Amino acid sequence: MTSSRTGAAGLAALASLVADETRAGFLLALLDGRAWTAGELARHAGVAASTASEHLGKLVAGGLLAEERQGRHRYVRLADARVAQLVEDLAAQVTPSAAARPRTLRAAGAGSAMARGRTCYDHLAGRLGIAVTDALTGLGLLRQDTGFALTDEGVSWFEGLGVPLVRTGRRPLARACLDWTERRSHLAGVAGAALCRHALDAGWCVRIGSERAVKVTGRGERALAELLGIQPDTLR
Amino acid sequence: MTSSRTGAAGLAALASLVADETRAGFLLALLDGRAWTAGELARHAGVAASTASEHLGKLVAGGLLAEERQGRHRYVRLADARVAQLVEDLAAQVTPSAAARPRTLRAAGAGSAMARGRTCYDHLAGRLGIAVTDALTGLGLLRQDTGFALTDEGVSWFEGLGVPLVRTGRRPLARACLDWTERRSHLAGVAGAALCRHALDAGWCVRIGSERAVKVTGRGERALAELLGIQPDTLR
DNA sequence: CGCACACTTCGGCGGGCGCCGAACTGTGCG
DNA sequence: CGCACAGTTCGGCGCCCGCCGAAGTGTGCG
Repeated sequence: MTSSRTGAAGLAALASLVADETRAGFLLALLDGRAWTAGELARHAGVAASTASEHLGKLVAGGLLAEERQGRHRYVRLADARVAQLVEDLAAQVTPSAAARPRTLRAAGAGSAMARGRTCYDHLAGRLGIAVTDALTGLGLLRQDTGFALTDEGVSWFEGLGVPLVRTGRRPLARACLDWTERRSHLAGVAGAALCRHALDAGWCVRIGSERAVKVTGRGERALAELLGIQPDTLR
Repeated sequence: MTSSRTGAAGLAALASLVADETRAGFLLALLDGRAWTAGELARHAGVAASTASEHLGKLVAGGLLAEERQGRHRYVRLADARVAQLVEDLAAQVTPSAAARPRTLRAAGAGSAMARGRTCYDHLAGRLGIAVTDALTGLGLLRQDTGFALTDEGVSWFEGLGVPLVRTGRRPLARACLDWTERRSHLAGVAGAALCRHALDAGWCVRIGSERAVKVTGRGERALAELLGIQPDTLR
């Protein structure tokens, strides 16, 4: 009983960090995988700098964020891929109900860039992420029927792309991440991150503004069609 | 911005449900996969019945719990496997730090039954869960090197056991679930649930008390040794 | 029926927490 | 230097929320 009590206290403490709208907004913003300054986050959330500072202190103390001080700036980012996954999972749990379709076309337009393509911390999501995942599966590079794992051919494919996959720590080579716009799993893990990095490096897609949305370039359309047989229409 | 705001509000609202120690205790208790009455949970958490009632109302309204009324009893259970996974993931995130080893031998003894073997909602965890997962992997029935998926031989093995695996909805056949005592992944998903159910049905293990802990029986030791080559010592 | 019991509703209390502005620290720049 | 600016600390305000006990509802049982 005592041990379950302390377990409950810890669980509640962790959830408390996310249970505030301002802090939740910070975490969602940081899902782009980059480091933000305290001031940027404060403006993004519409709170005073002092308020943001206190929130960041809690999130760092709670192990959800990592910080890096540079001069008079305090940069923060999600602590690691595991925290990012947790935030994604929580967000995915919410949106099914909050997925109430936007009423106005304007609002629909605002969300549709995110729906077309975005990053999930360090891998691709949205229609773009799903298209890539489906293509890999169709080509026999990824198995989804009995779990979620690359095939040996899949590992070779990444090597052929010039992006060898190296396991780091406990992170799996391939992992399923639930997509909150498509309601299906897309590729995460080491392979998902490697592919996303390569896509950005090679100019297959570029970030839009300061949000998580990405846009597929003409070069990207050609590369995805050639390498994975993805029809450009799929991505629009 | 507006859309990210509402996303943050939803995320915070979900986390708020878990951010209370009493409600967190309910969720952890319900991780045994069974239905509890409101009164049982109230006593378990040490709060008044009226307090528990209010908490249950929120958890049900938030979609985390499903309820079933029978006469004057209100039975609640976790809404589905997805919620169970979320709670497990959150709990796993906490315990690495809270894994501070218990000081007294008495406390160590209390926790060790859970560490030896327990259920995680509907599949096996603890040393028992890890041993089974490792054995399946060693026999080539489960692949963990490139993700987490059963092999074709693995699917056949379950059929041979008399437990055919049927996919229901989106739930994957095999999924990795992070074990908070062993700090490694064990088998979850349809296969994990089927194996756990079979283990309980066939008397390989029995539940201890009203908690999640399970104990491997003599019959279970023989079956696990014969079918998977698991040494009984591994489980003690 | 009428009692026992599980659960719910309500009012009220108290503590915790998020918010801000003002004052302070520390960094960069001219 | 001295100013501008990022971030922090602090005090105080107000609200939200979890808690309880008392009263109310509905079910089962003798």
